[in-house]
Amino acid sequence: MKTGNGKTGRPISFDKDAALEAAMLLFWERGFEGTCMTSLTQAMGLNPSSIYAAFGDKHALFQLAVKRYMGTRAQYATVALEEPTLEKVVRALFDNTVAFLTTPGHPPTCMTLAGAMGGSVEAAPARDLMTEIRRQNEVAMKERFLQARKSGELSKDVNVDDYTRYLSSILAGLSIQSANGSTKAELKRTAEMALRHLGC
Amino acid sequence: MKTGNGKTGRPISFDKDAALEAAMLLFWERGFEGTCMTSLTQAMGLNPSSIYAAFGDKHALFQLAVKRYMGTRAQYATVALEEPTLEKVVRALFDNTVAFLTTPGHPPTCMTLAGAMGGSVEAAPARDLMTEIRRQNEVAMKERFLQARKSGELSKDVNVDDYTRYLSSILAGLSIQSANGSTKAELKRTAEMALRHLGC
DNA sequence: CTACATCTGTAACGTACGTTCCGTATGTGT
DNA sequence: ACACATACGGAACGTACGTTACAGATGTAG
Repeated sequence: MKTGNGKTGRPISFDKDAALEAAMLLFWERGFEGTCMTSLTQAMGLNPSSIYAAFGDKHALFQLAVKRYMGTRAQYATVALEEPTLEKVVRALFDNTVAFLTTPGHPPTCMTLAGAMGGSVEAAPARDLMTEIRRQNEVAMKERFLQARKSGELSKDVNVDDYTRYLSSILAGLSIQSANGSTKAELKRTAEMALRHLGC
Repeated sequence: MKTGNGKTGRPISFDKDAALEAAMLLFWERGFEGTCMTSLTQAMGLNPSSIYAAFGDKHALFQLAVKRYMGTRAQYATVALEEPTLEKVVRALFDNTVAFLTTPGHPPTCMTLAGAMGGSVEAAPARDLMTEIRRQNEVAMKERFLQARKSGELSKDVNVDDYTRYLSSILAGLSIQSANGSTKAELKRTAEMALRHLGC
């Protein structure tokens, strides 16, 4: 359970980051319940004992994989919110999302959607984690929009909660479109139509 | 495998429709892979042999459950497309979707989204079926919009494929919102904001 | 009433799951 | 060099999965 403190004993013989990356990609593709430990051992190139010693059980490994996903691949959303103006923020949200969804080398949809919608009671913790992350993403968007409201970029007539949910919906919808097999060009045109209707 | 022709032998002793309805609700909530046969036997009130004799294996049962879902609960979409004018069609799509998602007695999201995103290779047929249904829904929408284009209700400047994907995205996004735990009032306001931006 | 066809209930099948055990290998501290 | 601490590799664990086998129940046809 507790991996070594690095002071004594035999040191780890594998790249922990690379192993976690492999686990993340597999969870991303198949979701928590669709990914079995046997597949993980193969993808990570490790024996079960090494995985359990380094990362804990399947639930803990999933959490770590999701954390890694949020800290790396999913940063496009955080980055978009740092744009200086509201219009640039919204444009970046759509552009980055389309770029993200169509990046080769990983599944064509959000891990938070493919990872655990539905599932048995055993998978409930994973599903709840995905839901919480989706809600946290909305909170981050809302805070940026509140800032735009204060700076006068977003009209006071607009309900910020509604605006946030609306944008979040379209972005989630793009991810579903991508999962359906839409091409990069199609996603781009869909995003452009959304931007046009948003007045950007 | 093949259930009786009704002429001879012991007749079935249960309500086939009610059993399939129970199976559909369970698949809807937990997805294909998250639903085990043991849970199905309990929810349907049947023994394994009765299920296999009446509906076939798990994959076949899932297909029948999805078919039932499309023919009953998911009819709100088909109905919306039958509205006389484009504006009424679009309004009905959003209103019916919100009403559907917030109807008590079933999970707060689309079966086609919760049923099988991701999953192991074993669940691939179920996932492909869900994807195909989502695409068929878009085809039905597109045909209705093409009709509106011919009647002059939809500007010829609008690319019908893009318009369809855009609306489909927002509607899918609403389903994700609902899965996130949004209330009926919140979904309504989100839908209204979408309609406003669409110029309806 | 008898022969036959089908459904029902239970137990069992083989497999795959997540997880743990344990003998061995490989490092550090003295 | 030696004791110790940890990691590795692989086999094994108990459980749950989807599915099937089979004996008994219950109907229809003649």
